Amino acid sequence: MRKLTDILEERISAAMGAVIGKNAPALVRPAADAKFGDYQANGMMAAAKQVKTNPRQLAENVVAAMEIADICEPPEVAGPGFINLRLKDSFLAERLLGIYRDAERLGVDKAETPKIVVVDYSAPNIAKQMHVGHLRSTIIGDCIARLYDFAGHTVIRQNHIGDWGTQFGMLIAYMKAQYPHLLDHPASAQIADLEAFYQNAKQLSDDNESFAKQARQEVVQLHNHYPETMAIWKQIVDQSRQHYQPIYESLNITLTADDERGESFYADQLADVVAELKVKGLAVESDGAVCVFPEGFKNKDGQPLPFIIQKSDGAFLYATTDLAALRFRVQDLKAETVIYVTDARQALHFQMLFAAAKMAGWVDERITLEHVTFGTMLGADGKPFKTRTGGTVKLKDLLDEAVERAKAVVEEKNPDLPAEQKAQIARAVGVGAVKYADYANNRNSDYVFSFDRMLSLDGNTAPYMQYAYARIKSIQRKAAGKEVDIQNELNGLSALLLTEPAEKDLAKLLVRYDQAIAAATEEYRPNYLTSYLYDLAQAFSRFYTACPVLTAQAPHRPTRLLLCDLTARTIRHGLSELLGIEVLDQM
RNA sequence: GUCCCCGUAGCUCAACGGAUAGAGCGUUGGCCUCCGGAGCCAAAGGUUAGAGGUUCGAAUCCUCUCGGGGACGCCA
Repeated sequence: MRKLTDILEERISAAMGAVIGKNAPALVRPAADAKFGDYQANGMMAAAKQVKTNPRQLAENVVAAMEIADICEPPEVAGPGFINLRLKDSFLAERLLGIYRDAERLGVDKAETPKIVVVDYSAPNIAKQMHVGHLRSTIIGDCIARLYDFAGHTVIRQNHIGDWGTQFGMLIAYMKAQYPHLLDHPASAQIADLEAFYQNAKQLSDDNESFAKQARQEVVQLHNHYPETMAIWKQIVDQSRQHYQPIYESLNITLTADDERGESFYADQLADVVAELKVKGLAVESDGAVCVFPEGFKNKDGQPLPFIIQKSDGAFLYATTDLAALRFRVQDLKAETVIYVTDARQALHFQMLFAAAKMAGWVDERITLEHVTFGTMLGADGKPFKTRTGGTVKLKDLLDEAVERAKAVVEEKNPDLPAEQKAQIARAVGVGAVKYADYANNRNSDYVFSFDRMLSLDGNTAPYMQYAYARIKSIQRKAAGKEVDIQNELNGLSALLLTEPAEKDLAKLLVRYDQAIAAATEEYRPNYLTSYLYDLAQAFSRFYTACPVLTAQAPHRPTRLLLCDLTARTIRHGLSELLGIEVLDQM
């Protein structure tokens, strides 16, 4: 189904064209306040200014000229020249039935021009535990990937894992020492504690010169692809994956091992990247390092700022790897849009990366490059989120605690459920709360992390959303006991009876799901989606309080059953498909 | 020093250039013979850090000031 705002925009703009003799946007938006109706057209004031006429008069003329009687009640002109639109009950009903029939997509159209979209997110470091610093990239990136998937684009997820570099020398040397029979019995190696493994290797490397020397040799052998060294390296990567893949699973993240394209993948392309940039005259030597100087960037002395792609000792850097990756994504993956989800501190790096890639001619104006940034997670003290002792908070510990706290709540509210079900609810609520709290914030703001708030049963939280869903499911379960056959009442339903304000408010939100998704997708802003879902859940709660469903009189009941069904499906879709947060039939 | 992000109710946060800036928490007061009260209704609470400017219209765009965070040559 076409987006309602698009239809209204088109109809009103056409009328404006007829009245003023030139094109001007109608600027249709959901109404700022219910008393102004359901939608409003804001474009009259600007258009009137342009053609030097009275905006209210223009609005009146446009209202007279536009044809929307099939959608809206007679429009009203208000204030300085707003056109206020109120949906007809008949249109609303038709729209709801259309959404009901479109079980797959809930009436949300795909993008008109599907594109190949690369989304680069998560990027954990091999041989280190995932910590809270990885959380936002992982979940925001995953939501963006899901949104683009749903819009019908070809999404290529890229997990740019940190699986290469000099630190692997000491890791490989340490692995050899720990598991001397590794090559004969690869399965014998099990790194129980990644963090300890890394720390021990580093300690040894710092303290023991002969070990450090061996580590440096391993780096050389790694770069030269010695089979034995490569085998051990692969073991370390595989072992690390055993630690982070379960975290993706518990977070309900769509990344798989197939999406991994780490730094190692580009290792052999780096020399060529530098060579190509040199040949093109873009890379020059400066203080012994090879640099690109993109236009418009200055350092603290006002001198051109270098984008260093090769150190004076000959080693490559992450700038080089990122250039290789970008070239690969455009030339081999045929990406038309590349989205990087990393924290805001890397903004300058990506600006320079994009500029350099454009200078090299790898990226032209048909290709969209986006750096989707986000702020820092803060503790209750307003400082970056740390453990009490000042250490980094491991993601696993964070999620465990959230689930633990959720479990206590379930235990209190619903002690009689089977233990296994309580555990499952606790997982869905705990992990959902962590994710939802992140999504609900404007990603650019720093935000204060609080278990108490995110697990609160009131307010814009995962538990509130999950509760709204569970209540609908409860109604549907109870239907059978009251001899209400939902399928029978909904099948072949061809008209609705929307009488109560709470019914109409809920209906009007249900037909706006597409608009919320579009806004979230265009701006890479999951909080537009959570905010819509919260409005929807609230509207449902009001409806639930005001309008009995199962005991309603015959002409009302099918409509209310439909509203319940669509609300449940919309919440389920938004939460589960787009945000990766589980819904529960009972909690 | 230059650049980037942020500054909105007591607290945590919304607001896709539009009308009287919205939620939740907290505070105060209502609502359970009825589908899950993990709910609903209502009240109080604001010079959108400040000053200019652009615009028919600014929390939003521009300039400056103040405050917080961050980036700025061989880490990622």
